[in-house]
Amino acid sequence: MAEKRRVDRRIQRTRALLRDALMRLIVRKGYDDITIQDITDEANVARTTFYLHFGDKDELLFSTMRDLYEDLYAASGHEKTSSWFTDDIDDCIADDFEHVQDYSDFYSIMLSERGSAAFLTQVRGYLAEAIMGDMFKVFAPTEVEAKLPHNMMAYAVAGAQIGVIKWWLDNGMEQSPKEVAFMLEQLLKKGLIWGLGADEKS
Amino acid sequence: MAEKRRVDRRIQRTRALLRDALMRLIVRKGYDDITIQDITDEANVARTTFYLHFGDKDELLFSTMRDLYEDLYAASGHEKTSSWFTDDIDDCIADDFEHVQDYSDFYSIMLSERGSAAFLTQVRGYLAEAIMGDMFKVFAPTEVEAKLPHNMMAYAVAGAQIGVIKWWLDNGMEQSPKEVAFMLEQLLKKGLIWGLGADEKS
DNA sequence: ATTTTATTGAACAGTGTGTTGTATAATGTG
DNA sequence: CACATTATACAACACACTGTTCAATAAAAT
Repeated sequence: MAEKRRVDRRIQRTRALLRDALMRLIVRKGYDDITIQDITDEANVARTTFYLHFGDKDELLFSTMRDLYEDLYAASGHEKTSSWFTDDIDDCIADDFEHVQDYSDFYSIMLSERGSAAFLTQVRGYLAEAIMGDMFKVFAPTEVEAKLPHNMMAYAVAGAQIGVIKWWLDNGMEQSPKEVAFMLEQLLKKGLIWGLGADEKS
Repeated sequence: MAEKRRVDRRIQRTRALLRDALMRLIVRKGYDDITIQDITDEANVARTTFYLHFGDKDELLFSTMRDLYEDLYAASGHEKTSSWFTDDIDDCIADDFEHVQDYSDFYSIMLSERGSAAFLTQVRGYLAEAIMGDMFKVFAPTEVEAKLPHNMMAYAVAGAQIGVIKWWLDNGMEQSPKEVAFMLEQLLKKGLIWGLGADEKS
């Protein structure tokens, strides 16, 4: 372990300041309206310093997203056994919704008209990839039987999940993460199983 | 009919020029990178003139979207009988996919990281509303039996549809509009019928 | 303790913004 | 057709943000 050379403390500190400043500003005024001046002012950092670390606002956003999803991945744990295709499916998705709940201010803006297209595209891609992984984990050798392309189903499910997150956030998050996860699962599972050709086995 | 007072030809012409310029520029360089200067240059219109009609880039985009969806609505026709909950469901959705095909250059960019968050949010909202309309049209008085909130299902379906459009565009549109529509239908219909509590009737 | 390097603050030209005022030209109307 | 209306063009403006350079300073690594 610890193969990477340790990163200068000043770098870590500056990047963290910029990341936190960005997230505060997103909630306060939406992504588009944020200038690099805003970020460096909010972070109490010289504007020149920003350019030592990131080329533009989007680069900082992507870096921020990586931090955020390392968090999520660490929390939900490597030893995750649940997935879209096991009986405890809702445990798996519930982790996602809990994460959204933790950062609900952030996601409320980022999934609104004041958010970022790049962000949405990245998130959809992440989700779709994860869902594809689940599909192959469970039905690895059964590709031939599938009635719909794995890719297509993954994007549909990812889109649906984002749609439900949007609905949940816009309607006061009246359900618990587990409940929304269960609702999403109920709506999609039958179609998914069919699409995978898994209803004909077992 | 013809109740509205006719709009000055110059206004119609200018707005059309700006709209077309915007759509060309979106394909050429993505939404974010477009400046108002770009638009007016491309449209051969004075920059001051832009501000006579729109407050900012987003206003022009929204106006452009209205034009676009008037088009779609006119094409698919008022007398549309098919919907998400009739047997010819795929006719209904196929219209959407045909529209996407007609403007595939435009949508390829707008649904990518070079698109616009406001656009995506609007489209999802439109779709969800239309889907809700379909649900109430067919199962008007059965709200009580529904196992999932209509709102929630509408947003899930809208998200899934956008996800599939994204997948379709990114993978060379190898299927016909009707085929993709049918695929999406197959994936979602069972869950939807169940969610509406409609599987217990009939 | 010394070297290395991240940060600062000032300055710079370049670009886009949103607005104002006057002149011009196209349009609608009687 | 002639007239009044009004949309557009053009130039000029102050303002804000950008992205870069440079010398000076401060902090970290070793």
